[in-house]
Amino acid sequence: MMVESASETIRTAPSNQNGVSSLSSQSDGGGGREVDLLHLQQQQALQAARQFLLQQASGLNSPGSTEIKQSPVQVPVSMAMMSPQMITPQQMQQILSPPQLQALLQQQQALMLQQVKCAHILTHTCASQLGSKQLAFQQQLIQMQQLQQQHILNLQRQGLVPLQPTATMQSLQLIKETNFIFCVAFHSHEEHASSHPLYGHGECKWPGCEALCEDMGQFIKHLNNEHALDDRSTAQCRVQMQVVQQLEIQLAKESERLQAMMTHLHMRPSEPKPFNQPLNLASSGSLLKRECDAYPEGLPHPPTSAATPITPLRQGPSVISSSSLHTHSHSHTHGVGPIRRRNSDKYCTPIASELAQNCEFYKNADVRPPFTYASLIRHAILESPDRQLTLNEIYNWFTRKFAYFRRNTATWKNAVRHNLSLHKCFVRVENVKGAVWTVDEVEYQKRRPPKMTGSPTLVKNMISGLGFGSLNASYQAALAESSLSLLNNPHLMSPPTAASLNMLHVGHDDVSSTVEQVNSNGSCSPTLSPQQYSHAVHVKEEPTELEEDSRPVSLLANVTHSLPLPSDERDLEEDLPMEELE
DNA sequence: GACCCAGTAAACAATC
DNA sequence: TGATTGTTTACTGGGT
Repeated sequence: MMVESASETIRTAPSNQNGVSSLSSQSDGGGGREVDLLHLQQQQALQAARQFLLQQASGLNSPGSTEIKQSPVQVPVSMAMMSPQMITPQQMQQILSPPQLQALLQQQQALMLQQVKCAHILTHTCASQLGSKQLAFQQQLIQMQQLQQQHILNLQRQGLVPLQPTATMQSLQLIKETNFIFCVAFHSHEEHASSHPLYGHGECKWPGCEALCEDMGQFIKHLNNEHALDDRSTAQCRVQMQVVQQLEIQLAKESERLQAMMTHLHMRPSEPKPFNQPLNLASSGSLLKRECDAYPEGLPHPPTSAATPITPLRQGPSVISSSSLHTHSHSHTHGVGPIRRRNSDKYCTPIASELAQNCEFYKNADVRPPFTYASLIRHAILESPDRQLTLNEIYNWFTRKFAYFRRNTATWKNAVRHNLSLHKCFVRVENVKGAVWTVDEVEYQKRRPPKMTGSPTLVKNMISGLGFGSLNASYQAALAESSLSLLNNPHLMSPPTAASLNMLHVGHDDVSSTVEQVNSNGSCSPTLSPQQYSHAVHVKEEPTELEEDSRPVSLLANVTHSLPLPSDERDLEEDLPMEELE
């Protein structure tokens, strides 16, 4: 936009024919590239200015002056970019006729405005990524612009050019803003001086380079030597811009498609579309919750997180969202792809909150839930009043909760059975009604990676891994609020019993961990634990476990529910009442 | 590339 | 006898 208009201005310059300006117009990111291009433009403009001055000095000014007066555009734009450090006002007055001077200065002002705006945008978007060299250059650019501004003001004071208060003030204001932003960005850059977007894992990330650099100093040296401003680098930069542009076009298309898909899934065909605006997680979490709750029964609504990618912002896509609508490539036979992958399962999916917020959506839309079978089974079992289900009841839960599981029954039922047998955390218990399945929470926790205990870095990484890094503060606050509200709600929380402690025990990644003590009525479940059905006859044989613990697994489960936990583990719990699922 | 984990498919046995 | 349940193995693919 600004950049483009600036480049349009530059296009009027007769000397600008190497496509640099068009490059500039294409760019919208990558501060380093932009600065390099500006540098190119500047050098080019200065070169043209020198030629122009030579022409003027060689006596061409008198016949051509009328043309220049009639068409200010014919004043080379490069002239407008000339640094006052190079040409004094007195020299200008000697060289140019007053109309030429006036036209030149007007153009200079306009261009400067564009430049300042451009620099303004660049500092906004890319300053933190700029290398120190580029930052220095940009500062020089702004300095130069300030001098230009001063120069214009001098000329105006001398009555050489008419005053243009609006443009002048605008320029000054922008200069001020840019300087401020620059200062912030510069300091920010200093803080992150140890990193560079073109440097990672000990090698140069310049396209096609991959040169090994032991440290940042070596990399900087390499960068300056191998990727200095030359034709090759410029060409590579241009290619990269094309790549980025293509990706952005692709992203826009995909986002549009996603929006259309979501819009389609949100509503009944016969109804007017209530979701003509993409949901945005920039809205508060509580709002999202209200939106979820506000959906009429039977009317599917999208996963709140799934709406995230719709926004064209550069937010990190929500893991949940991407996986929610993700059909796996290796679902080769029956179209039943893996629900989700390990990472998202173990770190990223608060299943209870996701289900709570999107229950209607999953119930009605044929969208694969972004959870593993194990977590779903566990959730189903823990959601039940007795925290035990027969296989058939688990099946029913799947089909009841997810439209997706109303087809390909053989496949996913086999997977359910497979998971029940495979994972030690699922304990088969035979009671008078027959065999039921329960969850051994200890085993379930075992199969998870180390929790966020101790290391703040780890905690931070985990949170960012949750995709919450892409959420705004209000949403995170709302999540925290929902947790607190549950923990503080006497109706939802029992006194610190073993059960309630267990609520604090669970990993953050799967909020269903927190619901096992809360029955479907939304209150803390007074029901018996699986081990309280202690008349279990059959326990799944687990020789290895017995070797480890010398105790039956099923008897181990509830005993350890009351184990004390590091406080750190409790901090990140996300607790949602079970009623949200209904 | 090794390893782990999750999903899928399938064979098989036990049980209903 | 067929369906269901439960176990196990093998394979594939993604992620680390």
